[in-house]
Amino acid sequence: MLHQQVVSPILDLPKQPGLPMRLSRYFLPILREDPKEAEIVSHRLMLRAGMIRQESAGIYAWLPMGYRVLQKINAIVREEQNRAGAIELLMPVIQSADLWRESGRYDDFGKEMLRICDRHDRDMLFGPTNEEMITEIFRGYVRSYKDLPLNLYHIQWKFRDEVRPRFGVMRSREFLMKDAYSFDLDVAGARHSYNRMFVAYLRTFARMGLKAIPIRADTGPIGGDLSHEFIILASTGESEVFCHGDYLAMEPPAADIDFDDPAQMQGIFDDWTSRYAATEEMHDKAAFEALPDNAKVSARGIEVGHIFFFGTKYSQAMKAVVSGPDGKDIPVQMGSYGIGPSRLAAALIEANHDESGIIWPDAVAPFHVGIANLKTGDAATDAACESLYAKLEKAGRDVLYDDRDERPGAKFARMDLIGLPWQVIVGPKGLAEGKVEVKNRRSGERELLSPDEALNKLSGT
RNA sequence: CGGAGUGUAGCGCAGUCUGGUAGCGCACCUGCUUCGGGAGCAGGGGGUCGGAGGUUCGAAUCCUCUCACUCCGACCA
Repeated sequence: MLHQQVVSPILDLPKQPGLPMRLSRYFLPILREDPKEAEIVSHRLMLRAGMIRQESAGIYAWLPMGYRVLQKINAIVREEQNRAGAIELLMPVIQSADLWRESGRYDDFGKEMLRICDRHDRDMLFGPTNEEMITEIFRGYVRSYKDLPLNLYHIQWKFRDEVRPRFGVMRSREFLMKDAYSFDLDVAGARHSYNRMFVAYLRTFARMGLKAIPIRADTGPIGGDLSHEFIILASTGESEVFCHGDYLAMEPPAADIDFDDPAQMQGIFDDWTSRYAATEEMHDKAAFEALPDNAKVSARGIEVGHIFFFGTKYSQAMKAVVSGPDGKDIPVQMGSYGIGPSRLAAALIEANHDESGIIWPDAVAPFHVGIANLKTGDAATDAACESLYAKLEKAGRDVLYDDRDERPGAKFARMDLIGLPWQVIVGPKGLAEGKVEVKNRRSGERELLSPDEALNKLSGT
């Protein structure tokens, strides 16, 4: 029996040694017809491509294909958080009501908070966010200004009892969130922490192939003074966005920037916030109209990240203080920074699809390459596929091998639907001439190459 | 939370008005023929019709209650 390593979305996706990912032995329950309840394209495609299954209103199981995407997203989020100096931990899903009474949010949150009672009649809740808990952890250990700055994050399931969940995992009740929390001695330090996360977010979304536009936002129930939403443009987005066209051409900050350099971070922040960008609620028609005509972009957008600086809102209420250089207690300056990986999975599809299905950007694709064996059982095609599979895996590519005994048409349609970036089509006709066909899912371009050439092209150098 | 709907096989649906013992397409299983863009023929398996009560000789169908889900609006990572 093959023991697959159990991996939670909170952990890295390790390279799993084991049997090849043969479709005949995999679990990829695709749907041929559109499920009637799915209104938007990402929801439809996630159901059809066997990524998710609805278990209750706004609650989904992540099937293997969807789970892989989620893990790829998490890996990028995690890398960029770490790069920016944030430190990963893991807080529980279930929280005590007392913690929320301290901050005063137990009542504020209202019906959106799922409340439960344990056997001892203690009030508990399913965490919608973790400001209270992280503040409680912080104050339990940190006493001195010398231990600042500090930025802690986790990737954990959250629950918000939405009045009307919809659009699949785009607006679900249970959702995965990366939430980071920064602690600083003073406002200037906190501002730097905010900028670091701002820059990390620019890089995170860019790495997934998304154009994310930072938009100054309302602070809402989290509270505070400064806040930005990161919105990606997609025709099926929920909200209307107005912005300067420059944003579509801007390059994300490079990997080798110095996150510890306040001036550099502030410079990037200034650059990315100097142009007009607003959602419907904050839209300033006059300012937008003043832009040159060719710079006016109005489009639909999906919020995939939201960052807040809220000062001492929680540290004061919950007495998270450190001793300053003068020995006096100072409430710490805090910020929080959220990204929704589960929503991102859907947003990525909204931004990357066509009539045939999903078109995964390489960085988040569940598999990089799909090998379609057009004639299983034929010694030559079987051998060519096995060989390609082994070599691509060795080259570090994630490969899905379609070894099912089906007609070519069905295989093509399924490959297009699940949207792997590259398809290698191996059939007797091509092999007779020593060729396989390499197809790029996005461009539709096909090339006849020898297996070695195909291997070279797809090895990712 | 207001409004509108829908629950019949894994998925998509018909049957409900007008009660008579459940059907179609896809999927699945078997066989043969096929095989480079979702094959054809033949055969086969699978449903206590969301649940509970009631009316009736008889209920998927009529009545009452209930549960779940979806859509539109207000609200939101």
